[in-house]
Amino acid sequence: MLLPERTVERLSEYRRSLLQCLEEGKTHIYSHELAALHHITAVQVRRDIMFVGYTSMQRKGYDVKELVGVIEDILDSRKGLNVAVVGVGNLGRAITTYFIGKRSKLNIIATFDVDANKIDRVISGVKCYPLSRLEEIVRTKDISIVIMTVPADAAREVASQLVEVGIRGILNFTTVSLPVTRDVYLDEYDMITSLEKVAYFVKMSRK
Amino acid sequence: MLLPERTVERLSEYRRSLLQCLEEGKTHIYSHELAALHHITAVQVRRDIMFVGYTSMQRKGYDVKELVGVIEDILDSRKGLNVAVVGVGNLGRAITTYFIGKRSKLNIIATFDVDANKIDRVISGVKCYPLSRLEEIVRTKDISIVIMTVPADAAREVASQLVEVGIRGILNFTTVSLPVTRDVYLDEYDMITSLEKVAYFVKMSRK
DNA sequence: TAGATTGTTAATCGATTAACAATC
DNA sequence: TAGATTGTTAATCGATTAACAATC
Repeated sequence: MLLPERTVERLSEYRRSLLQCLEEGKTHIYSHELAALHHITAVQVRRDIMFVGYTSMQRKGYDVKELVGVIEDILDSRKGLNVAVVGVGNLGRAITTYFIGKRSKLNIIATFDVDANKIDRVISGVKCYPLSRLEEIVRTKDISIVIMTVPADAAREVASQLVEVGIRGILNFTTVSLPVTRDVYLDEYDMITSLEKVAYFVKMSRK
Repeated sequence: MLLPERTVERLSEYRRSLLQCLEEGKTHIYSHELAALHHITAVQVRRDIMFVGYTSMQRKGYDVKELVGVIEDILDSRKGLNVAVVGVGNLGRAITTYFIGKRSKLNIIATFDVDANKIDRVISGVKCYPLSRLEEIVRTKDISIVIMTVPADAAREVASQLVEVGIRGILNFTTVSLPVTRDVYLDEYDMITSLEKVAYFVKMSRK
């Protein structure tokens, strides 16, 4: 009933490619074409599409518009979900601006910080609130997801506040692994670790 | 001989926690303590440490300083590696500033862009060069790793240039999957996909 | 010693890939 | 039809977890 994580990720990526295809007037696409765009195998694409329960016009490839439709049914919520960015440093600001430019069913509608200079400032059309008003704003604005970009030493404390006020999903960009209860979905991304991993494999391939 | 990817990632994370321990004057640490900091199991920690070939003083936990040492031997290169950021938009600037503040064996020493207004500007002490001088700068400054933050429609073109001039590792933040030859190590991170994944699991858990 | 901890092999789990019958 | 493509089961691969003997 719940799709595998990797499949969910790829569906998100397929959708973007498919929307691009639509813009270019391409109405059908073969599994091997979609695979090539993402540098994976055609089998993987077909398996993912099997999971979503869509079947193609055999032999003519997948109907791009229909496929986008079924992916939307799976990934999107009817009314969309509201998102907040907590921690308005360089990274928080950049990420806010970045997301605002992009997809629509996930609406960044607030940011939070503790710095008095940032409160009430507007970034890419999104207002910054004091962290002390977290509970109130989350409730009144029906925010369910948070993107965390606070400094490492504040991460654990802020995370427990987020759980307390009922946040359901966290995308964590801090360098600290967060302790959250099991009913909160957590995705952690550590760019320093990613860069160190690249460096390791570069170093090892030099031989 | 080559460590598993996930182990490399965790070693990078362990190191950060261990350095923190050192600052706090903690000289030894048990596998279950390190595990708790990262919300994984003690077995996993021990298995990772087995991979690096370090053995503890039995019963007293791991010597923090020694363990940091062996992790450094594995992850770091003697002289460090030089890194460039290609694409100086909001995200590129924020990431540059973010990294500059952090670890030292990976030196961000140049940024590149095509926008004439950005050329010769200095961000967090790092100068911006025109993309047309890529080959020259990569050679003279011995750059082996690139962080890519260019717009999606430029991504493939820029990637092939990077491969041509001999870049060995790419951390790709664009929304486009890059075609690279097999001797270039590629790590792709798509924050929109990450956020959509969080949204999917939040949506599904509401039931 | 008894209890706690480590190091390591075997079992399990999740995800990818191979194989192939069915379809147009 | 023959060739290309899809949908799906079985096999493989990589990573995690369970089990447990060895150590202090």
